[in-house]
Amino acid sequence: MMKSRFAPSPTGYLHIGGARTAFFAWIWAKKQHGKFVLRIENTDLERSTQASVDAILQGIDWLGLNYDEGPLYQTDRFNRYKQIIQHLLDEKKAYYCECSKKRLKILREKLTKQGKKAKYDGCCRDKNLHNGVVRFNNPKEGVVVFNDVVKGKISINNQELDDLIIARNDNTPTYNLTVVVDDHDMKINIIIRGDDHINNTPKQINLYQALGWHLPEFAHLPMILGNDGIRLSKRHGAMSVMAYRDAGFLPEALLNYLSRLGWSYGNQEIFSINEIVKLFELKNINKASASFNQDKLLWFNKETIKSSSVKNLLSNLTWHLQNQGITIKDTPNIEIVVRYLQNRCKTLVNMACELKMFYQDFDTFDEKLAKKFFKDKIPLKHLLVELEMLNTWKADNIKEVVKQVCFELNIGFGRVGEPFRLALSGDGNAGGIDIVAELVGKNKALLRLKMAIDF
RNA sequence: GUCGCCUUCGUCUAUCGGUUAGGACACAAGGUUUUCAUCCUUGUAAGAGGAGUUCGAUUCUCCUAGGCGAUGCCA
Repeated sequence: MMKSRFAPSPTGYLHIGGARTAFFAWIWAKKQHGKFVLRIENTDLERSTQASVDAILQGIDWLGLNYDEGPLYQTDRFNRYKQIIQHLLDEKKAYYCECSKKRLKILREKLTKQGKKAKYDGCCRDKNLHNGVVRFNNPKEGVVVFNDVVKGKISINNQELDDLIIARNDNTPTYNLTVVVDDHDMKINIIIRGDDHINNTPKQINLYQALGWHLPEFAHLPMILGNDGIRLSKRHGAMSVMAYRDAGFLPEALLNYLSRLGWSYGNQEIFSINEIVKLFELKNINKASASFNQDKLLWFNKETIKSSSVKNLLSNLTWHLQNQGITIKDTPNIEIVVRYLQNRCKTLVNMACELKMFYQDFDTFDEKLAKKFFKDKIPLKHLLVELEMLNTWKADNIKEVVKQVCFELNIGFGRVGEPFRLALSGDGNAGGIDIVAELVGKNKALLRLKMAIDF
């Protein structure tokens, strides 16, 4: 059984980079018919918060990345870590260290000054102490080599590695220890994570070996950089995935875009989630980091909206309608309106805005446009008279009436159509007037025409 | 500083030694259209630099430069 995991630390919301990592791990599990585990890495009691846990869960949920196990919390497993740490101590594969932070700081500075790798000097290694932090007794010689699924062969000399701390002064375990224990205990056999973890991997491999455990596979994903070329992180320019919902993006569009940051399948750009799962290969992931580009994401969103089912749009639209305080009525039929709007809206925020005119009345017109289009009221007056007499309120018939007015006044379509559009919409932001007028309905259309004439 | 990873149009990418280096976003020009938007057509634009291997290198090797990451009692 293949098993992957996403293991965020709850020190902030779920951002774009984390979302892509989660997505790729999720895809791989789906593709292999394996399991996807969500684990919250909250051993740093000072920085972890429940609010962050909630935010991450909300983000994962909105993206639709369902997990088969979890959320598992590391804080629930402290006894297990303690047991492993004791085991390592007993085996002399770990030792207590009482060096002060001050001494360590001075040591680091000294080594850096000498142009050497800043690492612990092993001062307490053979002192047989019983207090302080616990350090892993990392092998002093040899090379750690592993075959990364996306990066290929990576090797790091053990001399570069530190006797890393695996338990803090207060006995709480640290990241490198807990990851290894958890991934082993949870039977994770492929670790998909950001390549900022490459440097941790040899340390973890040494821990696996010290514990006599089988190694999982490693797949390190390239980072996502911001427009400025600097890595996207909580501290730098990374938007919460929920901010993308708020901005009117569809989760499938975000995911499609994220998949294309690093992964490719020939020249294809647009994929359904199922297609990605079917076609995805870790081997086809680029090794280099990618820059996040808002414009392209917007294009994906536009395309996704266009090809989305009305049902899906509607369910994603609900939040936006509430957010903008729009109440849908029975007429016009919301499905028809959405079907009409889906070809012209790039975001759901945009769609909700354009949807307003069909369900909500207004009492004024866009000043600038009114000045331009309501200057001459004659076309509107003619329109009103003709439309009042129109019995069959259908787009085709309405169009005929507009044409008729143009003919009567001997003016172009635009001279009638533009004022009409502004009269109907209030802000001039609408598509073809015939279909819009039909959807708005005869009563309201005539009312708005009168309002425009009096404006 | 040290170590690791990376390097094709502005951006995302294709290319599994031989291509007029392809596609997408953005941008520009033109067209359709009743504003906006959509849509269609066309165009501008790339292998970091230097050695080597080879009949031939974007592709393989090395060096340099640049970028990113790590160097935490963060993850």
